[in-house]
Amino acid sequence: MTKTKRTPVGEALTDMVLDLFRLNSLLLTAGDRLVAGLGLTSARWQILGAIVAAERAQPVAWLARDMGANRQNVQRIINDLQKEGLVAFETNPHHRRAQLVALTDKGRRAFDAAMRLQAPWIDGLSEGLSVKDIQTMQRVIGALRQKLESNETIEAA
Amino acid sequence: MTKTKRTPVGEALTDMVLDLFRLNSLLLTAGDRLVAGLGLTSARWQILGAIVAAERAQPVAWLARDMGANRQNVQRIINDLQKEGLVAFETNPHHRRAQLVALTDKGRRAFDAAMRLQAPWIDGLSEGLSVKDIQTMQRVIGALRQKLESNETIEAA
DNA sequence: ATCGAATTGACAATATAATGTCAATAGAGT
DNA sequence: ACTCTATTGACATTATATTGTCAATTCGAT
Repeated sequence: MTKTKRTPVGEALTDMVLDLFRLNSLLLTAGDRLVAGLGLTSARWQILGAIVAAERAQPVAWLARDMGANRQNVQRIINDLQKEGLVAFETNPHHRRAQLVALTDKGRRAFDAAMRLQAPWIDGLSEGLSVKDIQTMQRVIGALRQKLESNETIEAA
Repeated sequence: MTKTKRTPVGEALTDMVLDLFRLNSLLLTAGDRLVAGLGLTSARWQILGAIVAAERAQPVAWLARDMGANRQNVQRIINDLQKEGLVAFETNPHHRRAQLVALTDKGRRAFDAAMRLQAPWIDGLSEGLSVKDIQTMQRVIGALRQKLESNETIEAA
């Protein structure tokens, strides 16, 4: 049959990961719906968030690395955002080609508006959950991320 | 600033979700690498899994619904899998057009091989984690899924 | 200064995913 | 039998994401 021997934790983790994929996709589509009216998508929102989180303007490639996303896709979306005036490029004193990406006022407003929509939505979603459980979950996620990020190239050989 | 009022649980959940996105993408790429040698991808693997889980042959649209994925994409991948002989279509006694999808021996072998690769990999990944924490996480995921799935169309109006 | 490795943006090519439309079909209700 | 509605597969179109290549540039080592 499909049974292969696994440790008990391995079993539990296997089951959990499958559920996690579903949750991830549900969250993304919910996010898309939430901010669609602002001309945003989950992907665009996430990139605006990365720019905000950075606090200092960064080149595209750095943002992409911070997000664990691929460079070219972030570049494409940021180019779109720039055409729509949500972000602007600033000249980089340290690098002639790698321009710095900064939020425009319009971009900041769009991001703030998204966060204002997010607040009641996430509050509703969190009803009935305990902070403690969520933090446990976050701790597990963190541990898994760390392992996966360090193993990065192990199987690639 | 970016601060908008949220409940404490809402705060925690917000942070957690961001980490979760990263973990999801790390798991997918790790999965791709893991089964690449078998001619599989994470997406193909997941679909084979859905077919196995169903136990009875089902039409494509049902599999897609079970997976929470969109119909056409599942159709495309299943067509690919069929061309490569991993799945086969069976005539559906109840519906002339909606053929049933079943694993071929080759498909079963590929899936089993994937699961054999998965076992040591997931065991390694789970080292140092507690079954209890993982189950807590799975419980939270389940609660969130349920909310998101029931709200499905609330914002869509 | 000069070399070489690494990073970057641009672009092309491809792969993957999503959306909309259509006719065929099936099943429920009458 | 008949009609109405929902589901299905097929197809076309568009959107999104990935991969590879290139020359320009930066930076570290020497």
